[in-house]
Amino acid sequence: MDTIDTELAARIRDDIIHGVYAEDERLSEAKLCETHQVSRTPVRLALRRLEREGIIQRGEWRGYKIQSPTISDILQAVQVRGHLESLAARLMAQSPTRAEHLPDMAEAIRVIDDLTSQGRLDEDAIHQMQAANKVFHTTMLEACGNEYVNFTCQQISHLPMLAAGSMVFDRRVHDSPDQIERGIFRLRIGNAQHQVIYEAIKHGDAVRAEGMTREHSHTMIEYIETFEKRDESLTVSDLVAYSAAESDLLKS
Amino acid sequence: MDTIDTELAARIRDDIIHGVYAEDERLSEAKLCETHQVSRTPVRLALRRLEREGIIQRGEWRGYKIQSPTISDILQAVQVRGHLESLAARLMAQSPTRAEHLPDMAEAIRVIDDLTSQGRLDEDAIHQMQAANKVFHTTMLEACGNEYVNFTCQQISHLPMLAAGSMVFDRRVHDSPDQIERGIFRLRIGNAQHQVIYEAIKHGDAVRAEGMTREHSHTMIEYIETFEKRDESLTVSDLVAYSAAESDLLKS
DNA sequence: TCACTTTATTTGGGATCCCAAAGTCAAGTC
DNA sequence: GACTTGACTTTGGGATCCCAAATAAAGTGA
Repeated sequence: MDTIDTELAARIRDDIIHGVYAEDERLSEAKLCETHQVSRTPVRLALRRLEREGIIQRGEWRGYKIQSPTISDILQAVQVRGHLESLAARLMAQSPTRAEHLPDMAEAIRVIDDLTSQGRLDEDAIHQMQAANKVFHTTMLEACGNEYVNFTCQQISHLPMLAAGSMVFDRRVHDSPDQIERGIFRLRIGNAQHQVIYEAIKHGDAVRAEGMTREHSHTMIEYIETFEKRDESLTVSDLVAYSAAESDLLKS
Repeated sequence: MDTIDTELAARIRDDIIHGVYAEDERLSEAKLCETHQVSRTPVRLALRRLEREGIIQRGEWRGYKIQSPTISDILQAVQVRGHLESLAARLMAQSPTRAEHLPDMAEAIRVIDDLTSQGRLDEDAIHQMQAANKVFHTTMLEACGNEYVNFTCQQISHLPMLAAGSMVFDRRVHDSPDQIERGIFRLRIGNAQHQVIYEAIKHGDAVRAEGMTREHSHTMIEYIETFEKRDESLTVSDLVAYSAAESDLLKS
């Protein structure tokens, strides 16, 4: 069953990432109990988890220091994740049972291709593409034959942008047809990379699968960096808002 | 400060890995309180951690199922770690500040070279070589410029053989000069790989650094597999005993 | 003897409390 | 005004308890 401490960890993490706390502010158990109207037991459990994730640091008898992830942290973690996914791609390409999973990946590619071909970049299209992207990436992680690749990805998936299938969208693409076209184009590039990965895996070309998966994640890193260059005061919260990862923005 | 729950998690994990519990046995908070003479609070905290590590699985209101890591799990995790280290090697090779860290790596290589040149494989020599190996690997992880490589490695370092610098030793090498020579030879091979990695990093050859680091971890995987082939009833506990990772065996 | 019901026990989630450690603040001294 | 000291407050570690949920055991009737 879902316990209070698990959900609480998610809420506190979200608050930290969205800058609810000041940089020098320290968390305390009592404060969190009051804020979230729970007792200290689930708060303690949640804080241990966040400590393990590296986004708070426990002082001795003196509350918790916040270490909110930075854009740099996210870029580094995305690089690590991409590298892990490249291992998954290589292993899947070498797997004798890979054919079983190719249809799911092919379908995901088709969904994104259909939507981008129609020039759609509305919220519903974004939602569908993100779901398809998630299927593509999680299939690879789960079908590569090494459970610890997926397990290790999960250990860092608490960070923004690190959830399976996270995609970055420039939310301003709605402003003008020119920007919409650029957004669609970028998605098509990404999906073309999906296609190459798929073909490489299908044909057992491990080197190509690995290389293109690595390139695929690098594309995301470069895109995040363009946001950063354009807006030097870009925060993680901003980036999360840009992201199509399952978020409150999408839910609203 | 060290808390009871952190140490308790380590002890329970150790007990699980060493087969103290039967396969079908379930852990309960009350039992662990009794066994370790502590209250439920630190037990609960420790169990949450072990659950996150994947070696126990929480039932709803019904104790915890043990999922002791298998040899296969370890091989998979070592592969993941090796892949992460190959990223660290590549990044370090590309880092403009890499020269600062080369002396530590060179010294580690020298220590292992000296000891193997002397044909030493006694406990003290093993201890020194393991410490040097740890320096070599942790330097690379810490100096690669991406903190999440190290962070991610740490997330799986609870598994046997996944601690930084873990080395596998065939403890029977003490039996005969022939076996000692084979053990020494294998260590020299590994250290020769260290040398290649070092040179590649020194000269900024990222591809070579990455490739050899990957090969280096593969060597360890193959070695573990030789144990497995030789002894089909090999357990994780056996493997830990073979390992030179910091363990009770070495301390005794 | 078997199926069903009832009762007892086990179990974890969470609330609450005690205690020691660390920091803050006010009062006193030089 | 600076420094010291003691009292007070804050804080987390851990112990203990209550409660609901799940399982096991005992009792009952056909």
